[in-house]
Amino acid sequence: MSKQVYVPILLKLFRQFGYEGVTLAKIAQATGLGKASLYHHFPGGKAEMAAVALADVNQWLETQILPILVMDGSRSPIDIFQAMGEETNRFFNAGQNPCLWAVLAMEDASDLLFHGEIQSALSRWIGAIAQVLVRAGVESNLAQQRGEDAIIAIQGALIVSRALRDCAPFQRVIQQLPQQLCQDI
Amino acid sequence: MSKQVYVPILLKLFRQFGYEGVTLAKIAQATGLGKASLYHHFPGGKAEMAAVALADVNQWLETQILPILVMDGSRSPIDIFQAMGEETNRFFNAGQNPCLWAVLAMEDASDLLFHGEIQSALSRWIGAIAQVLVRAGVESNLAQQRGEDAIIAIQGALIVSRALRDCAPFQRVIQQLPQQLCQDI
DNA sequence: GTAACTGTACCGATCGTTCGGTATAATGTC
DNA sequence: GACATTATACCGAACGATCGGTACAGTTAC
Repeated sequence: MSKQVYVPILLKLFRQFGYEGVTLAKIAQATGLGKASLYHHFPGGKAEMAAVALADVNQWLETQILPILVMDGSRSPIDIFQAMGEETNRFFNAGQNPCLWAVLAMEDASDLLFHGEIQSALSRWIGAIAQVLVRAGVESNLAQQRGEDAIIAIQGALIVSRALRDCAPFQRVIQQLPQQLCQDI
Repeated sequence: MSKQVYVPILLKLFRQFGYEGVTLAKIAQATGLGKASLYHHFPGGKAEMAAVALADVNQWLETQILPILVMDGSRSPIDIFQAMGEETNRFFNAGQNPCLWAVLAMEDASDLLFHGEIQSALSRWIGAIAQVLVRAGVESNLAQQRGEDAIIAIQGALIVSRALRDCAPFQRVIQQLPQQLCQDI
């Protein structure tokens, strides 16, 4: 079977348990593959498996989120951010899925391996949001701040929703995001 | 030596590496104790060591944060929230320290052990913020929302600052928190 | 036939934990 | 004061289990 099939399974495992929390035994059970098969598909071992999961998230950003934002044209900023919110809500399963970036960034061990990718992914997202606002006439520094605030709100809402066992905070943050970003323009 | 001495060390380790990421070897090295000696002070093993670290954070909330908020008197809400921000900034070392609540809530394993404590701690903080706003005349539901937003902003800023390797977002969030909470009152 | 794939058995290392025991200081007994 | 007893603090060594990873002989698919 193509190794692509296993990427969503790996993603689910790593964002649920973190890098250190995922064991090859768990991966073997979740994929139905033996350890030998896992090493056939992913010669780099656990690190490579986490890397493809992370790459999958980064590809989601590149293909599903950034096009919404950089797509110039007739859409109003508020529409753009609403579309971004809907896709984000879908991706995080209404706030029930942890964010792999956050999970990996929290762990000091995996952090060393992946922090560059995580850093650049977040920067790109923030920058793309800021770009929309700049196009709408917002001053550059303020636009960058609001981009940061948006990602901060998303990440914080994921944590609070998880800790409180209640997705309502995430839902509300996503819903209020467009107005928040577009205030005074 | 009194077992109290080891609590800050345990807190530092668990918030840095998470529950699964902390090993008894690391604890032994950080405390200078042998592994066997750790079981003298903490018969419950690793789970008890994490529990005392978590209890220390909860005690910080009870003794350093909640008194600022529930202390009725002459202080204006904006002063109260600024004092809360300063203490929060100090506790998280200007955004360089991860939040133990977030770290433990992220991990599925430790989550089962500690989620009740984490949930109630966050609820108490949110509720105390809301209470300040209600006393200042804010409608109850809106006050609760803003309390949630404050904790969301703090948690999100900690993650983004960590992922970007730059404490500026956390600094800015803490600084803007009082105005944000007190808008329109 | 050959190349892709997998099951089994294994490796050294490390995991959390426990055992048996040693200092040291406080406490009780006469 | 002298001696036995107890409590506290600590440690080296080892436990069974599991960790990530490997070697290799099949087995499958074309």
